[in-house]
Amino acid sequence: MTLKREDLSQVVQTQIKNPDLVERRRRQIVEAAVPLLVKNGFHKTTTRQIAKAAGFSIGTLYEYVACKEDVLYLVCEAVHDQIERRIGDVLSHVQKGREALAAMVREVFLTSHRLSDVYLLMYQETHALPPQWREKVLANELRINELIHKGLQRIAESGDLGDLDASDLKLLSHNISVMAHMWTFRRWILSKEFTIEEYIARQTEYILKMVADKK
Amino acid sequence: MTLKREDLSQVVQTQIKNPDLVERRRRQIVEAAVPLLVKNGFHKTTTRQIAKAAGFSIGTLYEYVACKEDVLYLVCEAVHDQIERRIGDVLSHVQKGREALAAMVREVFLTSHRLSDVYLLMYQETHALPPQWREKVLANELRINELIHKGLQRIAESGDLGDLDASDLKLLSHNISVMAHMWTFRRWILSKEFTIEEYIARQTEYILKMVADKK
DNA sequence: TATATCTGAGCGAGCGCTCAATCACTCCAT
DNA sequence: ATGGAGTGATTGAGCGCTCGCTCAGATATA
Repeated sequence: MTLKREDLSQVVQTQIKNPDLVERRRRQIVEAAVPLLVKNGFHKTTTRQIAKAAGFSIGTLYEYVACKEDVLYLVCEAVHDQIERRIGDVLSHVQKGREALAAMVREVFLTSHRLSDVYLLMYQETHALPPQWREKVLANELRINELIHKGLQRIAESGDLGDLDASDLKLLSHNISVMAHMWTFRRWILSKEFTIEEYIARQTEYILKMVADKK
Repeated sequence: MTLKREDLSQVVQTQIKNPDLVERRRRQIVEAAVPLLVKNGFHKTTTRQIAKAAGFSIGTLYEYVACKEDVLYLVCEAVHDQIERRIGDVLSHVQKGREALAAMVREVFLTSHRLSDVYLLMYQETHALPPQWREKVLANELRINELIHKGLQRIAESGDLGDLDASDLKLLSHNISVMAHMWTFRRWILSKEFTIEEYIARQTEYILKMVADKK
C-alpha cells in the first residue's frame, strides 16, 4: 500500500499548490538526502547540503518541508514503502511447504541486504524524529513484520512445519526479521566469514530447524 | 579485563595529575551522562547538562575530557566493561551439555535486558564517535561475542549438541547475541506478548533446536 | 496583471570549548 | 606558629561559529 499524496500532505506540510510538483520535489529531496544521511548521519548533515544536492536552494527546500526532521521522515516512509512492496510481491505468489518458507526468507534477507545502508540509518536515527512520527515509523516496521507473519501462517497451514501456536509464529517472524537485519549491523565481521549467499543458506537452515517438530 | 588507568589516559587526554581523581571524576561523568544520553540522545545532550548533572562546572568537565565525544566513549567503555564482567562470570563456571547452554543463554539475555537502555544508546550513537574509537567499541562488542563463542565451544565439546563446524558455532554465537538484543529493539511490541522470562524461555527452545542434530 | 514558485543573504539561538581569575592545599623559611 | 610562595584543581562568563529557518524580493507562468 503506497502512501497516497493526500495522506502525505496531511502529515508533512507545504505551501505549494501543485500536488504533482510536491511529489516530484519530495522524491528529489529523498534521493538527494539518502546518500548524505547514510554517509554523515542526520545531525552532521545540513539542510543546505540536502538542498544543494537536490538541486535547489534552502528556501525551496523549506517550501516542501516544514523542518529538517521532515526530510528524515520522508526518507523513512520511502524506504519502508519500497521494502513492503518487494516483500509483498514475493508473498503474493507464495507456495506451500518448506521450500516456500526458504524462498520467503531468502527474499527478506536479500531485501535487507540491498537496503542495509538505509536500514542502518533508520535504526540509528529514528529517535531523532518527533514522537508522533517515530510511532508512524515503528508502525511501518510492524507492518512489514506482519507480512512475514502472514506468510508464515499460510505456510504453516499447509501442515509440515511442526506444531506452532499463534505466538510461536509471531516470535518466529520477528526472529526472521532480526536475523535479516543482523547482516546490516554485523556485516563488518560476518562478511569476513561468509558471503551474503552463504549467510542466507546457513541461516535458512537454522530457521527451518526452529520451525521443525519437537522431538 | 578491566581497562587500566594507564590505558585510559593514553586514549582520553587529561591535564590532571592525580590519577585517582581522574578515575573518580570520570566515573562521575559516566554516571551523570548515561541517563541524559539515554533520554535525549547524544546530540541533544549538552556538555553543560552533563557537567551540571555530574556536580561540577563545564570547565572542570573539560579537564577530564578533551571533547564531547570522549564522554560517549567513556560511557561505551564502561558499559562493555560491565557486560563482559557479567557474562565472563557465568562462563567461568559453565557446566556441560544443554542445560549449560540454556544457562548461558539466560544470562546473556538477562544482561541485555538489564542494560537495554544503554545498549540501545550504543547502537544508535556509536557512529557519532571518531573512527578510531568506533573501531575500539566494535572490538569490544566482538570480544563479548567471543565469550559466547567460547562458551558454545566448550559445551559443544561435551558432545550432545549435534555436529556443528567452527563457522556454525561462530554464527550461532552471533544469533544468540542478536536474539538477546532483539528484546532491546522490539520491547515495545514484544512485551505486549511476552514477559522477559517467557521471551527467554521461548527463544531458548529455538536456540536448542538450532544446535540440535540434523535429521 | 496576478499567481505560483524560487532564491539566498541574513537572523538569532544554541552549543562546544577556552582561559583568566579564583580557590584549596602543601610546604618551607622565618 | 605563621606568612607566603608554589602547585593543582575549579569556576563560569564569554568567544566563535554553526546551523535551522525566514522573508523580501526576483523570476517564471498563465
